[in-house]
Amino acid sequence: MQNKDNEFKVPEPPRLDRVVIDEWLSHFPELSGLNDPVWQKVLDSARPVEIPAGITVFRDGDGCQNYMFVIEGSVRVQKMAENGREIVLYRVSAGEACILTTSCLLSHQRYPAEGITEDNLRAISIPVTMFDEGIAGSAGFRAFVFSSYGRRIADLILLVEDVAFGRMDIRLGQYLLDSANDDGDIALTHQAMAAELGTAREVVSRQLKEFERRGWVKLGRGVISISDSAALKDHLSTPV
Amino acid sequence: MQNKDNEFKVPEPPRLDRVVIDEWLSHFPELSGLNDPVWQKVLDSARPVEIPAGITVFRDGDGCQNYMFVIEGSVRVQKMAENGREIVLYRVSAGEACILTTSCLLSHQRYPAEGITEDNLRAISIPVTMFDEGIAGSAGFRAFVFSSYGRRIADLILLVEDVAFGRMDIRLGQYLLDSANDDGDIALTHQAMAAELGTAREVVSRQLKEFERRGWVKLGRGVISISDSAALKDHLSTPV
DNA sequence: CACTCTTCTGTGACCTTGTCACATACCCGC
DNA sequence: GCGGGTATGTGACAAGGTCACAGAAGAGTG
Repeated sequence: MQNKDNEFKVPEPPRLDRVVIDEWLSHFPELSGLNDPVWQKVLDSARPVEIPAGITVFRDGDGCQNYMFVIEGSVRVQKMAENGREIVLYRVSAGEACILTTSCLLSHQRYPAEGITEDNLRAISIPVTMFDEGIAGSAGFRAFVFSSYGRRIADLILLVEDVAFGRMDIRLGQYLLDSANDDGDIALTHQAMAAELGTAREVVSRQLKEFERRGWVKLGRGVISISDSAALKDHLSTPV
Repeated sequence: MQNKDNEFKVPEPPRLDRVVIDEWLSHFPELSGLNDPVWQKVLDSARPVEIPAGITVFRDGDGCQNYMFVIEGSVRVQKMAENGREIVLYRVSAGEACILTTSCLLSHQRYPAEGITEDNLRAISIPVTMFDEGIAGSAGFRAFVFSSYGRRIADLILLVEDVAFGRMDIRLGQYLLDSANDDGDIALTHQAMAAELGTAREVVSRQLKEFERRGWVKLGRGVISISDSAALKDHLSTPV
């Protein structure tokens, strides 16, 4: 549409999206401090996305779509074996970006794992072309992206170490302590914990029973409550 | 030095380094095709490096130095457990870059693993600042770096899957087939193979003995020769 | 409440893998 | 051909994974 009445370009009012995105990003200092022009342009191309819990956002073997930046909620990234066993590789939580998507996109590979939303997810989606522009033009964004990569790779290496050399009782004990709420409860089935750790359900059941015999936890259907977290924690460093 | 006899700037002759680097890079189409000015500037800051075999180029817990691009030879990246067991995470081979270094550098983390040269290594080293400039200014270099990341992450995820769910006989058989030379020989000790696969030496010895009983391999001191690669390969898909 | 259906948990038997201890066997240099 | 270091073989046992199946705990229904 042409404008013959006025030589001056009236700046477009910001679209609703941009307002929402600025509001969402404001909670994350690492990126909200950025104000270089390229980063602003990237944000102008961004779109807010909301996805309910339990949705598979990408599948093993899929091609890739957009760069996603998680504002609230999380995506569980896991690998499934043919025999049904699973292992959780990592989670993309608030303030983080899905680097798997990026790396697939840019290396023309297929996803080597699958991602599932755990809570209702609020995220910001950036088209590939703008991701590329952002990397090229915004030092702050570049730093953020590479630091995301660094942490993920370090996480994956730790996971390899854990799976290859770690004892199951230690890994399970650690997981219980990490994921207990303030009351010391964990509302998960044995099956779900087995999938976290990449082992079989029976192994978790047996191990938990042993923890119960030692008086460290109490077992209920779908819930475990830690009754002696000190003793459990102690076991991690001095396994018997 | 000033030049008052001639208004025209005589282009400086390329330094020896640059000639060497161009020659080395010429073997790698993915990068040698690049001729944008930023990439040329990056190359001007590059330095050739040669490191003999068996040198630890970075240690678990170290801080980081330079971006390295491998021209010839390879770096074995591995993780060691306290009890002495090891596992090879991946190798950085000719035409690849050490992304661990990059990611450590840019995310201010320490190396989560160690790297050891396997053959005499010829590499190109780029200072961090120029790496950053290259990423910003050269689309080709950017594509190369992200595609390196993508492949590494995919490799690591496959490794997690293998270690968590894979059977030892399959993994060992696969390794033998992959690393045999044209005569079907593998010149490695059982200990070295155990370190590749992240298992114990005894497990490798037992498994190899079983392969020998089945007539698939012949065992010697420090060398295994595959005598029936078809049967071995067949076992990978139909384990009994 | 009684009954069914589904999901979750417990357990024994058995196999594979990892650990420990120690016995051989092989190669190299002298 | 004789040590000494390195590589391999093996038995016994512990830990973890697989299989089969038995109960137990909720959820829903009439």
